[in-house]
Amino acid sequence: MSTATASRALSGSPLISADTADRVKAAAEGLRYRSDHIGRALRSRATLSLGLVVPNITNPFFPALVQAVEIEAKRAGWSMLLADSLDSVDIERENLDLLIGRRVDAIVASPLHRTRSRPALAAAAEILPVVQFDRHASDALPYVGVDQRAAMTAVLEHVVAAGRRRVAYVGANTGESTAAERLSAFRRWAVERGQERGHWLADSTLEGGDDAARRVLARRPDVDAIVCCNDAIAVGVLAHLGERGIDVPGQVAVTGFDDSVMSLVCRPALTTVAQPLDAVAREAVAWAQNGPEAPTGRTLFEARLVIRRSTAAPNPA
Amino acid sequence: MSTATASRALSGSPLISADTADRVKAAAEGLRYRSDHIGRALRSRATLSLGLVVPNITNPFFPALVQAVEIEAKRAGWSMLLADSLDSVDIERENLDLLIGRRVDAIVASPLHRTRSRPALAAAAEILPVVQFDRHASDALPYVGVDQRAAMTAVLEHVVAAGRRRVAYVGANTGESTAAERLSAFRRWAVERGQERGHWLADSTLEGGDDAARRVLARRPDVDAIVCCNDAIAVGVLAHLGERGIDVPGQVAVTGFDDSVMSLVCRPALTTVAQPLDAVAREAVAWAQNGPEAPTGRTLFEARLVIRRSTAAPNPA
DNA sequence: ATGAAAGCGCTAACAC
DNA sequence: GTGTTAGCGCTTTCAT
Repeated sequence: MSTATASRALSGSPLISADTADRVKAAAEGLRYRSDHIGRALRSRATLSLGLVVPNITNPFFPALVQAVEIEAKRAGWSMLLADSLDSVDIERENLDLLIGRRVDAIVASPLHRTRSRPALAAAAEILPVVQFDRHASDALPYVGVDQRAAMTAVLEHVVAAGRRRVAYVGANTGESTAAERLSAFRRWAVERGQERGHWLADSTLEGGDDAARRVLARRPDVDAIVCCNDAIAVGVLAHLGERGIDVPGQVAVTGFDDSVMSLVCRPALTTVAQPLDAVAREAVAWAQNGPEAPTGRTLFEARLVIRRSTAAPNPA
Repeated sequence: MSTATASRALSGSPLISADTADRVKAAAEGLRYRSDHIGRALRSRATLSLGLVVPNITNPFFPALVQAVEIEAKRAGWSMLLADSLDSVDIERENLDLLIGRRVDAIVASPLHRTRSRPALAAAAEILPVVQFDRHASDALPYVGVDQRAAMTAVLEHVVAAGRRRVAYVGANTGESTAAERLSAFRRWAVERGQERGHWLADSTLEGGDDAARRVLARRPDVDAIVCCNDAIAVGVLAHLGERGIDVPGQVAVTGFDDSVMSLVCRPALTTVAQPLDAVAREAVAWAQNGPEAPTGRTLFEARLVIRRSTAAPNPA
């Protein structure tokens, strides 16, 4: 029997008799034959693998997303090569190059920086399908994520509905598209609501939040809500308020964003925003697999407000 | 010029004139030539890639380890295929199979279960080098991790040195080798110290810790220290004690393990154990790259006790 | 120092 | 429905 027949039998080609197919499969079983992925990839020009580029896997937002992408990729018979950019645009560029060199069939990337990541992403997209997820850097490439502006606006509306009137916003590095959009949502909302538009920027760390809280209080000692760009900052804010003896939520409400484990573990637990990671991952992988025909476009999902103790109604005092 | 000459020039073969080598490199540059990884892999029988199998990437202990492994792999010119077992031994077996099918050159795995993961791991090790890290399931395969028993003993000694006398231990699922070793360290220590040996088991979640704390208090209301197998459980214990109005560290000291972000964020911050992830990753990747000649053996690193507020000396009251 | 040719394992194209 | 053949891109003999 020829190798071609065997190949057809194992790949479930219709051009083969059921009998032969069965015999081949039985023999393959007996010999513990496993088709060689490399040979197949060389011949078929497809590696059935996906490159996933994340800004930094130790950012607690990403592990769940990585897991979701891997599950979706596997569902389609693809494997995932993970590349962590360690928050460096240079490493991100190297990662894209490396994945292209590895002949992945498509790349799903969360670009580090909304402008500085663009050239490398665009260069990669000349060679293979590139889908942006969570963050974006180029309007010319497909993007899958959640509607950051709507989510942040929902947080702000919630805080006001809970009786707060003097809201301060602490944003993160606006190089990240998500952070930029959340800040822009705050500013628009503040204008529409006739609220004070002042905002503060912080590193996305506990120390960054701690320091930002100090600056907020110095400038607006009467603040009754601090809305933060993400959970890490919010937890730092919480720590600072705790040290100063300021009660949360009694005197000041605090909110985070991302629904990371931190928001659940800190005291009081943080009101935050949860993203539909499975849906985002599924859509991103689907885009990637549609190959070069994938039209440019955005798919936005709706995030969900997770209300916890940190925004409970203030003490009557 | 023949393809052979070009290949030699680019791979830096000595059998070539400097002049030709330069011309080839210049031409390659101009044409943006990048050698095809698949063709090379087919010919050379090496994919320069490493499979990494983790129990569950959303377990906050693993992201930093994944990052460390990827950095080390990249340093050696290898890429990393990540496979997440979602805490299922069946998926873990599939993952090993899948990585073998992808022709990775070696696998680094943290086995889910100290006995049930063994068959699949052993089968994989027949085909390619397999290194266990953090957790282990087979004495016949190399292992790199930290000395769990020494670390847990250090925690216990620290708690006693801080003036605690009635220590309860809350362990995790002992299917994990690390959890089994930490529990065994506690039991040995309790015997040697003439301490009460009672211990409780819990799921490695906040709810698990909460429930375990309830059971501990029901049985030993006079407990003055609760030593936990990991941070997740410890944070749950902390939450339960908080609800009951029991002061930490005033009345009860609590400890975690893993130095995850949770241990830093919760209040009071948790005394915990930090592992030298970079060293573990470097060693694991080195074992993997030494290929089939790697002798069986264990490399144990020393963990570091991180002392925080949750084990401060008790109130004089 | 260079070229010619073979072949890694697979599948697509073509013949029958 | 099955066999034959070619060739994916590379490296490595072997010959010159």
